[in-house]
Amino acid sequence: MLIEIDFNSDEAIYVQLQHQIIMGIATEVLHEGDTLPSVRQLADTVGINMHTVNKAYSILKQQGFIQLDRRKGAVIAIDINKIHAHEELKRELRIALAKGCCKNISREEVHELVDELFDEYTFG
Amino acid sequence: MLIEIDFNSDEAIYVQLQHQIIMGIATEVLHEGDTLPSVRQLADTVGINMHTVNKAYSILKQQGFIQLDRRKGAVIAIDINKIHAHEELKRELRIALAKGCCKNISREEVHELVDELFDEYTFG
DNA sequence: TCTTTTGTTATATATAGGTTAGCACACATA
DNA sequence: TATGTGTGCTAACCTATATATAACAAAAGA
Repeated sequence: MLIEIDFNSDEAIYVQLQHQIIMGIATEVLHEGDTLPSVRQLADTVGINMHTVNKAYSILKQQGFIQLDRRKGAVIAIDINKIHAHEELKRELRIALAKGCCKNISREEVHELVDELFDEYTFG
Repeated sequence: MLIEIDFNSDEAIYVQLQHQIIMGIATEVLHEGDTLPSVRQLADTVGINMHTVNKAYSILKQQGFIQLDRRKGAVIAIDINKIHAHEELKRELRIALAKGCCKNISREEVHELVDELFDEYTFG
């Protein structure tokens, strides 16, 4: 899987890594059991420090998207804690939708947007 | 409008201020034309520095939620740039929904969540 | 066995962001 | 005139981010 970092972005590098890997899983470019490059390999190919990759991997592990194995490296392994995920999504949506609501974005427009985004993901 | 800051939160104080004011507008606690406390007043009542409040106000002004007037203070004045707001919402939703999608949260569940959140806002 | 690679941990350094403080200015209001 | 306003500036402090370098134990392969 191709990973690209925008060094001019205001998003931290380790956050960009997280997002791209999560998008890879959602769009089924990455499947359960697939392996990601080792922290050193990915750091080399992308041109960043090992610890930055390690930080991204550690958070993805803690969030239940991958498992880290000294033998196999980083393996996609989704641990589904639906209650927690639902609460987190609600928390993230609350302020985003409020902002849109202030800007006169209607409930229907948001529903269309959700459908449009879900169509980007191959499962769901 | 009552503003409360969680000093133990990992969210920056000026971000908490932004969010609470935006939520105030969305829930119609704050209306167009209402005035917010001056940077010094709000800083005093909340117990934070003037510049922290000023940073929150400046960003809210730049995002088109308030206008700053030396005479009247900070006034709720929503500048609706719907195209920009739509793009921003889409950008914010993309990663949040992808994360939920990986956790087996269905399209229907997201629609329900959107309705649930929109019901919190009195207009929309 | 020996070597290499793995994730992990530790320390040090440099840069950027967040928060506070104090000061100053131009303007508005009373 | 006196006070409060937004705004700008500098300085200090702490944390977060990213880098560099080094070392470790566990596992893999030769």
